[in-house]
Amino acid sequence: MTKGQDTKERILGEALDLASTVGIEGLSIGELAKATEMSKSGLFAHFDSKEDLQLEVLRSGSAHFIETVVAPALREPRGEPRVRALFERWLAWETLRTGGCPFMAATFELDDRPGPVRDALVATQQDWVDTLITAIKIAIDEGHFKEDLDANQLAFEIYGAFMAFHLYHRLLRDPKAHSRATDALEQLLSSAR
Amino acid sequence: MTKGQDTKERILGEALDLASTVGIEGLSIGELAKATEMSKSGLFAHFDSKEDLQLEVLRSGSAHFIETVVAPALREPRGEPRVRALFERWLAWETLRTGGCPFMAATFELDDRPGPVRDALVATQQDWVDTLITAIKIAIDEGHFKEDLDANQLAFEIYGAFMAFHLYHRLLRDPKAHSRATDALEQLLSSAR
DNA sequence: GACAAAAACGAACGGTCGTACTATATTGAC
DNA sequence: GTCAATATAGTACGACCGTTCGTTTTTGTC
Repeated sequence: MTKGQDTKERILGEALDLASTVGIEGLSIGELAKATEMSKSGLFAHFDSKEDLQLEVLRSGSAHFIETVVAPALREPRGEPRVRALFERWLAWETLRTGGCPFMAATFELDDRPGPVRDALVATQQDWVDTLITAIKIAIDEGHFKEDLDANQLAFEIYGAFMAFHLYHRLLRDPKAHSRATDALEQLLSSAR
Repeated sequence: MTKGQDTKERILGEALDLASTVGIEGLSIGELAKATEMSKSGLFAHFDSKEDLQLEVLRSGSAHFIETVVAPALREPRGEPRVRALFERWLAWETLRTGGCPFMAATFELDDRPGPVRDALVATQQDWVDTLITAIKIAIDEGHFKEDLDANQLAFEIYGAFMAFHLYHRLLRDPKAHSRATDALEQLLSSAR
């Protein structure tokens, strides 16, 4: 790990945190330079363009997500426990960063702005949905969920529970947000059985 | 209705549309002036500041929401039909504007930025949640939903279904988004009965 | 049609944006 | 310790930001 790679990673870490509050579009080179205590030009030398920076932020954020949410959950037993673990770690991930899940922020920023950054985000989100679907299908195979369950539909509903959690927690500052989210999951799981 | 009020309303209409794609923070006076084919200064004369503009956008958006979603649904019969109508019109509202529901975009932009604009948004969203809760409680009174139903929890889950719809529709461009959302609602309603 | 009020415009301000270029520090291999 | 490579800083650029101000056009009333 050279010095350059090291600072670049430090930059991306800070960028991810910043992007979680001001968004990936609102993220500016100047502000990021202040946050990392670097000169604007010194920081910019690590990237080809702002778009490149955004793509790298998504990439590194995605790697971090897999590391802290997906990988540990995949170590849980196959079936319902794993689905539950995915959801719980997802919620924890949400409260990890200053401004919540950076992908949520990016989703609503980029949904109507075509380009490579949006494409990268779509790929990331689709991967995550696929991860959920796979875990659900395994739970069906294991006999934890009923045979005729629509895995895609359940993934949709689980995603909904998470997003409602984001709204209640981040915007409305509802202290019951977390329990509402877990209750919602339990409800979904019990009708999946 | 004087000329000034008239153009101001035109501006706000255009602003709401623009904000639905670039966000309420990303909304710039210059771009809005281009969209309305006015001069920057001529347009700005209608507002005290950008923050004032943002507040007015929220206010006018909220009025429009009540007009096209809430009011017609309240004309539906009390109970489950009204809950259903609220959700359906909410979905329709989402697909009405170029960039989807402007409040969703604003929610994820402002959730971590304190200030009057955030406060106004919170009030709007809370009002809407309360509207949902009230409709659900009426459905309980009417005997459509079970006596011990947690109305707040159901509102949370309905909100989740809507937000997942936004994600699948706007970002993932999933053609099944709408049917998944209505399926999710049906599931929720049937376990509420 | 005159005239005051209201509305829209044009130009300019200080700042910040993303980006280019050149120069100075800092690093790591010999 | 030397020296090239790497990494950071400095400065400047045109563009756009939100905002101000003075001027011009349009409006409605008498």
